[in-house]
Parts: sequence; C-alpha cells; structure tokens
Amino acid sequence: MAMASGSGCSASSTTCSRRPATNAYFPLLIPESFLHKEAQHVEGFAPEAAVVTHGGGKKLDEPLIIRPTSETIIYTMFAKWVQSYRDLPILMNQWANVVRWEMRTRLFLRTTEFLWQEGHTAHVTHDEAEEEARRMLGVYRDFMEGWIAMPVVTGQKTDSERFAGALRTYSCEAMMQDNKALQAGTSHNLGQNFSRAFDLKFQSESGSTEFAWNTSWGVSTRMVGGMVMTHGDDVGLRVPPLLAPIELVIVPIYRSDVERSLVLEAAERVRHSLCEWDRRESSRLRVHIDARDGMKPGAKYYEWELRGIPLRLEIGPRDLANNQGVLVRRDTREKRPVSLDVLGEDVSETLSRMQRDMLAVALERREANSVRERISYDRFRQFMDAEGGFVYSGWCGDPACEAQIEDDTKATIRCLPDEEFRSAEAPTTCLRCDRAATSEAMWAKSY
RNA sequence: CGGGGCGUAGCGUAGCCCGGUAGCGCGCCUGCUUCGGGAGCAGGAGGUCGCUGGUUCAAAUCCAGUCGCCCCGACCA
Repeated sequence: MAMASGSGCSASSTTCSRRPATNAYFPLLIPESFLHKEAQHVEGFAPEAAVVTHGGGKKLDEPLIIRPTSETIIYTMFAKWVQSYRDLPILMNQWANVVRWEMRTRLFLRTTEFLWQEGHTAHVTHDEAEEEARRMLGVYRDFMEGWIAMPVVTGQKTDSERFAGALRTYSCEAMMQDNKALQAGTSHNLGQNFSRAFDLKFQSESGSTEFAWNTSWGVSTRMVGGMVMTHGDDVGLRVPPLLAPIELVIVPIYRSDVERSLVLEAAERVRHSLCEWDRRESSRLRVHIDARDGMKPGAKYYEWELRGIPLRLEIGPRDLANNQGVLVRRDTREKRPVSLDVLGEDVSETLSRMQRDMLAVALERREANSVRERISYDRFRQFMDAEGGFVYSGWCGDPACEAQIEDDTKATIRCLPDEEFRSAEAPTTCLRCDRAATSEAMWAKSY
C-alpha cells in the first residue's frame, strides 16, 4: 500500500511533472476547537469523535479529539508554512491510525480504530486542486485494479454522501461477491472551505491575498477486507500474486530419511534459482519451503490454500527422477508438471497471468451483476430485494428522490460514474420519478 | 439505545428443560507405524463450568444480580 507517495505516474493522470507528496506525521490528539472551525466538518465528525477529557490526573481546560481525520491539524500547520504562491503547491502524505466511534463495527470494513493513508494538499487555483483530486483517484484505481485485482467504478459522490467540508468527493466503488458495493477509497476537492476556516492564505504573483485550494484523499485497511471479499472462495483466501507475502510455496514429499534429504536438497536448489530470478525491478520471487516434519503433504496443501498463497510446487521422488515438479495455481487449482530447469520464467509468467486473470474474473462477475438497460422502478425494487448489484440509471438530481429510493430499497447512489463507466446511451429520465435525468447514477446496496 | 442470542480446557462444543462422577472433536506432549490431497494406533497433560450472591444434603444445571461478547436495526472510510 505504498502508492500514495506519489512517486509513480497514474495511467489516468494528466501530468507527471508534479512533485511527489512528502511523507510526514502529525499529532494524534487535536484540540477540540480545531474541529469546530469548519461548520460542515464538525457537523460530520463530532458525533463519532472520541474525546480525551483528562490528562495527568486533571480535567483538561480544552478537550482533545482523537483524530477521525487530519484536515484540521494539518491545515493549521499549512497556514503557518504558506505565505507566497511560491510555497505552493504543498503536498503531504501520512500513514496514521484514526478513530471514529461508529455505532456498529464490521471486521476490516468498519473498525473503531483503523490504519489509513491520508494525503493533504494546497494549491494556487481551483483547477489545480481539481486535477490533483482526480489524479489521486486515478492512483487509487490503478492500485486497486493493478495490485488488488479489484475492479472499481470511479465517479463523484452526491451531496448526501459528500465528505464533510468538501466541495466535491470522488470515490472508487468495488463490487463484493454478495453484490454489495464497497467504497474503497475517496478523494476530495475541498475548495477553499478549509483554507478560509484555517486562514490558509498566500500572496499571489499579482500581489493580491488569496485563499489556497485544498484536496485530501485516503485509503484504509478496508482494502484488506475488499481483497478478501473480492477473491475469497470456499477453500479460503485467494491473494493476488503482487500482494502475496509468499508467491510460491514448495511442498516436499518423501517417505524415508534418504528421500527427505534428497527432496529438501532439490527444493533448496529450486528456491535458490527462483530467488535469483529477476521478475520485477529490484524484486525477487518470494519463495518458501514448507519443511515441517510430521505433517502430511495433503495437510500442507489445505493450509496454504486456506492462506491464499498463489502457487504451490510439489516435489517428490517421482518428480526428481524426471527433473520436474507439479505446479498448482491457487485461483483455478489447475495442476501441471513443470520442468525444474526453466522454472523461473514459467513461474514468473504464471504469476503475471494469475494477476491478470483474477482481475478479469472479478470484472466479469461485476459486469454480470450490473444492470445497464432501462429498468422500471418496480423491477429495480425487486432486483435490490433479491440478488442485487450495480444499477445504472437516470437521476433527476433531487435529493428527496434519492432519499426515497434509499427508504424503499436500502440502495443508495454509490456515485455518479465517470464517463468511461456510463451507458452508451445516456438515460433520459429518473429511475423513480420520471422527471428528466440530470445525470446518470450508479445504484447499489453498500457496506 | 431498541430487539434477539451466547459465556463450560488453547479453539469449537455437549450436558442445563428434568440438580447427583464435567463429556466429545480439533489442537498439544510421548512412542511406534505413516507421508503424491486434511494420517493411524497406544499412552498422556490440560477445567475455580464468566463473576457475585441465593435456594438445596448437593448447583455447570434452579433463582436474582452483575460483567463481557456476538447477531439484527439506527451512524459510517
């Protein structure tokens, strides 16, 4: 999860010439008054704030909030650091634990404390901030699709789902195997809301005093839950190769002590040659030999499958006689004999193929459970009540209509999808009220 | 905060109605045989039955209180 440092170029980014974000760390405890400076922000986060009221055995003059997010403390500092347009843009990233006292928790998806990455930037113009917010959404998308093999729909949030204090919120929405949507990452154009609240001003090239334009963006350990619920099957986890701590596990098979030493010796040779194999720049294949004694090979197979390790190589006496092993893919459970001589290339290619296949399978499943044709409201209600999925339809833009649909079905507008996800023919009327559609919306039940 | 449910060995549980020797599976230890899809046999270790009080000759079991956890709803990355 190292994509936020800004060192890479997003496939969907518009520029690559920007400075990467600086990694930083800001305090956990935030004076309560900071939170109150931006009206929308405090309204959104006050109900879920964990508050420190006592310290050193005494009641504090001013309570401290355990950060639910760090806009307020970071922009307080930005305001001190920025005087001139020459100080901008300023781009910072931090990994931090945050606390949000939600009424209900859900393992990985909504925990009281969670680890995340949050980025905060300040810019000279609205357009530059907008570009940054969009660019980071693309970086997140690239990571989710390229690494987690979890396809996402990107788009803009409606007012009702917008981040507290933001001008616009964009999100990545993934479909889990129960057809519910998971908001896997967000990026916000904060406009000048926070810069006005925190007096984050600069002198422009022409000499005038201006408020800066901010963005913030984040992804969390929720992505771990996304990976589990995107790829897991009845056998256990399926971890995409790029994320797997072990890419290939060698399971030796033997009876006698003599066989054992022969097989383990061969396994070690294979491991050594695979670790020499340059698969990615400055990265080696991650190989483990499961030499545990007193555990039968079958038991080891089940265990590594449960843990989702992408590839297993079985090596036994019969294989050694032929200078081969049996390679098994976790995703398809396909088994085939492989020559031990040319293993590096084979394993490397197989892992790459698995990474692509896992994304393709997930994408296919998402599309198979998406409705893009015109749908009546009655049929929509049935659909959300039964199998569920993503429904693309017109929306009149009226929040009341959006709220009514949620009341009726529990489904919400996950986003107003970006162009590439929209229907070939733009919907003309609203899903519920038949008024003219002002935009296309993607509806789903969500976590 | 409402509505359900559950606390018994490291983990999962039976027993509770109908009070009387705490049992099973997994895991763990020792030995032998095994080992190409979750090993078999033999022996063994491990329990203040969440906690407090009450009823009783006797409480895991009945009663009261209390603490903790899980699920469903309202809130949300």
